[in-house]
Amino acid sequence: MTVPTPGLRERKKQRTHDALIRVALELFTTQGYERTTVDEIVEAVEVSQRTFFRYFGSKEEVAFAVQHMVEELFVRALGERPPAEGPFDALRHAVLSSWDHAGEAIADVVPVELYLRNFQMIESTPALLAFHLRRSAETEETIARIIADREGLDVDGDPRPRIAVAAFSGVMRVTGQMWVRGTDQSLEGIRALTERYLDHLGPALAPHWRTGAAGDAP
Amino acid sequence: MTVPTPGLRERKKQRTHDALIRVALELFTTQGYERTTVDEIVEAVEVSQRTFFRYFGSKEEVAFAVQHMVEELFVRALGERPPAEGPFDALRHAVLSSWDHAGEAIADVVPVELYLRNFQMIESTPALLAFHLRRSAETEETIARIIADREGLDVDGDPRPRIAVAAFSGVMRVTGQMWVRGTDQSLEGIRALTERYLDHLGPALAPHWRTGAAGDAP
DNA sequence: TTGTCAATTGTCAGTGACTGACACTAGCCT
DNA sequence: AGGCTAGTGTCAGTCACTGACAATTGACAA
Repeated sequence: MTVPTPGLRERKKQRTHDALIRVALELFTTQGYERTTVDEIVEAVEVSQRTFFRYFGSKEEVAFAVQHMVEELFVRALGERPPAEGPFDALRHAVLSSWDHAGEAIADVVPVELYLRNFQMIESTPALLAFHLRRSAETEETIARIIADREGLDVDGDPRPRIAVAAFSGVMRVTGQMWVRGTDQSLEGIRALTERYLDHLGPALAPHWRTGAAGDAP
Repeated sequence: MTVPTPGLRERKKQRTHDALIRVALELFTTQGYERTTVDEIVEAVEVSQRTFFRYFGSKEEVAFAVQHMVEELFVRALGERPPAEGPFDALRHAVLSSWDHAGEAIADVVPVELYLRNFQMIESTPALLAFHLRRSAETEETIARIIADREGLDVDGDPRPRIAVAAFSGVMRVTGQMWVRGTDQSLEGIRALTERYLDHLGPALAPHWRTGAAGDAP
């Protein structure tokens, strides 16, 4: 376990780290990502630019610090799903349960409202969206391995883990996308949308869509 | 329709444009993307750096010039699918048919072998992968609209077009990924892999995977 | 053919993200 | 107290990219 008091040096580091995130998100969401320079951030936190780049590998990375945490929450939730559950159910229940706990986890670092604004910004900033999608692709690989393990399969021998995860992640991406465009921008909102969209996956892959399922505005 | 001989000015532009692509891909695939500077490219083509950035918005963009063409091939193929075909079948047949015509289309601009090496490079270069995924996301939106039109639906009223396309694109991404990692790096190879992986999508979403489908190494 | 117009290109100066090298400061530990 | 070292600042430099303006060169009419 971790030491109760990690020493002054560690605490100072943590403070600088968190301050950089908070200030960066604040500036990003008010002025826009591109119109915010790293120099502005470090000036507000009173550290050198060099220090910023020792904490974060790039300007993009600081924008994803909180998002990263939320994703880890999901991966952990997936790991805790009962082995009897089928692959897709495990994925489904893992997201839903991670949304349940995301609120508190986020609030520990930044105001939830700031996180939500940040999420919107990611979707509408090309450079951040690209970064986000690449990171998601990496996470997909992790998830596919977990699913393969659950089923006692080899990720490189059976394509189903990667395929199932790719389809699942695709729907999750659309969910996030529609969520930021919709009106109910709350954590409950995305939870509901997640369930609704996952329910649509099966029918959407059916040979034809003759059954009317309209009226599903985001 | 276009004039048979578009004038000296136009031809010169086309030559510079194509030369930049060819030289860039050649340098990228031999030295690596990051280790190639824009200055090296423009020096080899004997134009100024400013000119490069008038043709391509970024260093990444030049790496996707050919890829972009192949994607347009797919979108066109989808548009030509018979309306009676169900959404997923239309998508499936459109990719397969576009792979059939991709070879010639590519050869018109660069050697196919150079294109294939370039594709591999994209998958293994973080900055390019990010760019690629973002562009793919944009293409998905286009495709979703086409599907919605085919079915007489409103993309913003019914989530199925975006969901189906997201799942489909996810599988296509995995296909490309596995293809570059595998041994059969030919256009026939990716065609075969496409069919195989799409066939796995349904089973992969089933409640459980008790049926053995191993031995499917990429 | 020549002169004019407009499209292309080049030059220059600058911004902003990022990196390596090295000196410096300040917790930590004996 | 004093040495060790993790963390920080400074500096100089690279590279992608951009706006402004000057120079060039096809296109096209007189």
